[in-house]
Amino acid sequence: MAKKVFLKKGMAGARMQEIADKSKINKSLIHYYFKNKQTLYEIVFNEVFSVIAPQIDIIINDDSTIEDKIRNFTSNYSSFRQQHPDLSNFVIHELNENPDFFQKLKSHSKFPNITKFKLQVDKEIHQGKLIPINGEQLFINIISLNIFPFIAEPFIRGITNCDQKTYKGLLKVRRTEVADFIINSIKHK
Amino acid sequence: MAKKVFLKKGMAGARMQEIADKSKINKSLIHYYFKNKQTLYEIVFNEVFSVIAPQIDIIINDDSTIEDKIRNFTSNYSSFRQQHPDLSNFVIHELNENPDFFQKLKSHSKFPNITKFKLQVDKEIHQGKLIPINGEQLFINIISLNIFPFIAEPFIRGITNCDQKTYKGLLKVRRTEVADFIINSIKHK
DNA sequence: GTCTATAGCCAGATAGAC
DNA sequence: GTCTATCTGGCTATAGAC
Repeated sequence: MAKKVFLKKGMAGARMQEIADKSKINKSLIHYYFKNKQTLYEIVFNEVFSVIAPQIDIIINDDSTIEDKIRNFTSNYSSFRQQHPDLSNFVIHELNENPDFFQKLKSHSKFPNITKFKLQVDKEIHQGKLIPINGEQLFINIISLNIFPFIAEPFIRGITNCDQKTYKGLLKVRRTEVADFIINSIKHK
Repeated sequence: MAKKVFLKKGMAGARMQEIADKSKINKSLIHYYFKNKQTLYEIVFNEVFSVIAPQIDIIINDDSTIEDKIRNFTSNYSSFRQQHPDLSNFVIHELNENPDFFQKLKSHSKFPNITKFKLQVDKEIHQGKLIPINGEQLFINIISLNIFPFIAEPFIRGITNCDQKTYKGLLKVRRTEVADFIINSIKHK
């Protein structure tokens, strides 16, 4: 249950007492098993990253076309998000607090690598399937359009003056429309 | 200087002592002037929001075409971001911690309202300038593509394996390319 | 291994002299 | 208004009995 607490509150906001309570064990036992809060936190972070990494990998390392990768990622991320609502917020926020943290993850077995994706983009441009676009930029566009509406939900809901239910409706529509939006932009006219 | 500290550390991480030191006044004087941390925080939050709001307003309430609004917002936000690097991260993160906070801001004089933007989108669709698209969705796309690459910089840099300098280069290119990307998607073929 | 009690620290807030 | 000193509470971490 440490995971649950860290996801919700982050490193700074998480309380060892709350982790103990939710886990129904004594607080000092956590220290007995994990030495200290930092160690426990890093274990949780790694575990969380192991769940995120394969999601990014979908867009990178299967054999489908770029167009299908975009459609798959858009719909997959949306379902993934329903099952793990706090996950991306946690990773993005904690990495901002601790930017060098990614160094420790580089050795992670499932660490995503976008080289293959970039090569495929170049290839499909050469084949005339796509208009010229930089692979990294396309990658950034894809994750921006998919992730931001979730991690900035209160912000966007405030500005668009949406109640929770209406916003859920908007997000549902995006499950297909975001992919269309991207593909529309990178296909030849 | 309270603003500086809150922007960098957030409500949870900010220390009254640090605010006092940076402001070169005694810690107890802060309490004398502002009663407590929460009050000071809310003042800062309002002030920060007053700086953000006009940025969003550009995209909504001037007389230019949708296409120009997209180009203006993309280049404006990028410059704005250079001057206030912590601002959006702060607002988005703090609103996530405290989602009902936006209620208090609704009465804010500069609170953005996207009604006019939506009407204009509908009008330009009717005039055949744009393909059919929902105004809210377009708005979400615009801010996602512009804001996310900044607030998730450590995350994206990790995955794309970019050093800081290379990433700055990618962001610079986006100053024009993001607008092209969006417009390309919503124009008739 | 599991618990209770508490050390030790740090932060926000206040009392009270000047 | 401005300061020093201190209270109060909350948190991580550990000592030590069982």
